[in-house]
Amino acid sequence: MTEEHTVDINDLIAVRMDKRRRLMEAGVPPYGGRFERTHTVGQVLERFDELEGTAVRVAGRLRTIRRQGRVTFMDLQDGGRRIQLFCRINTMGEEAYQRLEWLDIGDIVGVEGLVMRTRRGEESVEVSRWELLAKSLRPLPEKWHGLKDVELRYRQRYLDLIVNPHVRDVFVARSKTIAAIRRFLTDRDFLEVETPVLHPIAGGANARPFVTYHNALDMNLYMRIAPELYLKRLLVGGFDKVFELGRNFRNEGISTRHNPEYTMVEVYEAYKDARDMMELTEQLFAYVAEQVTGGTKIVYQGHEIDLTPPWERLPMIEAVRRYTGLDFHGKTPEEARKMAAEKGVEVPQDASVGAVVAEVFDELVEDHLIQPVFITDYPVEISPLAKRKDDAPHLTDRFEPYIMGWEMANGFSELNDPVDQRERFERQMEQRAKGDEEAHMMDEDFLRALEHGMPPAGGLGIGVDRLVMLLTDSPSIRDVLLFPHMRAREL
RNA sequence: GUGCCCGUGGCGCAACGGUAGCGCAAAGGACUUUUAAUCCUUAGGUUGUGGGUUCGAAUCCCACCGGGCACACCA
Repeated sequence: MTEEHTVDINDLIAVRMDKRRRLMEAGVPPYGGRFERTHTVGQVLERFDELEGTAVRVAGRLRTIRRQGRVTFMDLQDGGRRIQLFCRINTMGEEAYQRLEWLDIGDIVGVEGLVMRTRRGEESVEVSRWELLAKSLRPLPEKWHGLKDVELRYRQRYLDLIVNPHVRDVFVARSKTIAAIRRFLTDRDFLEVETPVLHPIAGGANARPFVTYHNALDMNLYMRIAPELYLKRLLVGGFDKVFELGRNFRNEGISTRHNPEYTMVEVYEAYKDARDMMELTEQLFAYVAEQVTGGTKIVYQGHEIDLTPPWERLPMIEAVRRYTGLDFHGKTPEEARKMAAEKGVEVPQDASVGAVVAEVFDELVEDHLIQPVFITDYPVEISPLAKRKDDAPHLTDRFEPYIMGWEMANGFSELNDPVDQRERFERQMEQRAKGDEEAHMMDEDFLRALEHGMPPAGGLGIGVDRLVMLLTDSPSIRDVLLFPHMRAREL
């Protein structure tokens, strides 16, 4: 910003600074302290009939001021609700009334007065006394059109929250979603645990990690890309039902569906398998949707989506056949690569059948999966932590539920054979050697844990942000993150 | 990272080659039941930054900064 640019806003601030000074001179502290409220604005509105005629003390931010000589109307906003303040000179006295002159839109005030209805029927508080709790020195965005500039909305989310009521609702829904997930799991006797966020080896997912450095230990640490390998160590340790709800960090591109840090819940249950986890998943989604939206049928961007269990189970190879007509059953890698090429899907020269199917699925099938469906039977090459299917060792007992074409979660029967796991890691290391920076790293410490014996278990990871997007009909992940990642910028 | 689009007073918008206008907010005034209050008056912008083309640039061109979307990347 140029200096000229700041002169104007400084003029507006100067006016308010002057009011602040005059308030102080008049003995009105511009930044009050404790204010004992009898009700929130929402409570007054909800219990208006019983409260009418009684005195209340409410507090909040002034959103509008309509001065009309010896009477002034203001709208007080608190908790997303608004009530009108009705100020009359002969109710509050000349001195207090005159001092209203120094109030501005945006100021936070506490008032005392009688609950009443104006002649036009507007629910109001007729103010007898008021105090200033915080003087606002900067102007609020426009009262009617709100704040539209997306960049400002993200960078100054507090303004967005003050002036755009729907935004507040989204974050309340987010909070309810997280609370519902936690309740669903703890009600089923899952133990909530916290595992390290700083990892010596970033494992549990295919992703590029953020690297940081520990001074005292003189070592690099990675921000976790998944808690998976630590949670499985807990299965070894005898915690049969655990979950962790928290942040993962991936050093990758940003999009409407990706933020560098995002919230995930991972769940593990011993002596279960992928089938059980699919049931748990659909039950959890239905429960959360019910808790947050009141039902299991929701509308996302004009699509009606029915989350009511059970959801269809569809092996990946069948999904590919259904949506592309390509049947990869019993094909050789050469044949498979040729089939993909004919559909315009590029695959590496040495791609296995499984890799080809996965690629075709990603390119041509995902977008069709609007209603909830579990895609199952993932190729072993792309599932290094999942158990093989007994009757088809090239496939794993893994699933991903798709909704709106997005991967909403990922789950599988956990691989608990340490010998097979070591071979899978070695395969991943080969991929790394070929330049795949997202391939898994060898984790000897994790293998040692497996060698002690991990009970068979089902595991599940859910992308919480995408779930919130779905439940709040938000088109971008930034709409459900209070402070989405932004490039640094000078004020 | 690539492509397309966007950046005008605090906020929401207009002007799209002729030298910047409106609404809200702000300041002064009138008004004791308004509610996008109303009415009168006033102030506020070298149009993201830096170059260029032109007699003349908010407008056209280039670069940079910031943002959005799509693609890529990515569970």
